[in-house]
Amino acid sequence: MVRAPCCEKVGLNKGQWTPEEDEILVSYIQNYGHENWRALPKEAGLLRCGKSCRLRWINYLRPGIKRGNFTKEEEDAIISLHQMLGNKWSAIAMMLPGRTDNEIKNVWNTHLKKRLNPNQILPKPKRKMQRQDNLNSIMEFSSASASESCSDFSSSCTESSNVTEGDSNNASGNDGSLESVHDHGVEEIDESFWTEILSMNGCDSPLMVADSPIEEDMSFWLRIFEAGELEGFPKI
DNA sequence: AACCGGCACAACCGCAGGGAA
DNA sequence: TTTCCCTGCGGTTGTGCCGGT
Repeated sequence: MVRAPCCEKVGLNKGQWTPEEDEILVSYIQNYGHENWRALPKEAGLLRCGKSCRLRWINYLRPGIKRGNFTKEEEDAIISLHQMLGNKWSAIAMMLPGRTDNEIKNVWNTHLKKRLNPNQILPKPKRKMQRQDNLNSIMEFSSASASESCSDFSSSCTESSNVTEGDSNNASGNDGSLESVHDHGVEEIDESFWTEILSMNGCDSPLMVADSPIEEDMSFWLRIFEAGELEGFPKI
């Protein structure tokens, strides 16, 4: 099957995005959403490929993106998740709110990989691996965790995976309104997610939902990993 | 000061999955 | 069922920065 090119390559800008381009993209998405990435740059007046716009938005301009250095907890979580999932950066990113798959991939390739012995690095997964497998891995992982002490928490994480997946669908699907992305951006989704978890668990200690649930998230995963509580997964 | 190599990060490329026609 | 289109993902590349010489 011959695939159509993703866009008209001729005359399109490549390379670094300028602040002006960023502003145009953000402004357009705020007003009209991103129902159709392919059509977006033309309608917004950007000389960019739709894929480029999508990548720029997801990895850099989207609300809720955490910039800056990774914390030790985040790095440890990436290592642990990578041991389970391999190079499933999107799946790993699901577990690290505010971090993008590209960012995680970069961090891994630049320095986290070096922390491990070469024989610990998983072989590259087959590209044929279906995307659903990512979710299944997380689902299974969450289910396994659910049998342990933090069952409600983990099952909520399963929901989180679904929510995230659903969110990505929303990005190209539903009403095209930016509201779900912008007004209820990543941080806010996670916020409600964590709030829900707390209410479900009946936790008495406020988990700093507004500040950073991520550290607690990391701590949870680390506890699971370090305790070797996951059957079939190597203990750290 | 100039050069060089390594590093970090942003962005691109090509493929695969999923849905619509 | 097949074909086509769009989106998302993972691998790779390009580029700027920084430290060492």
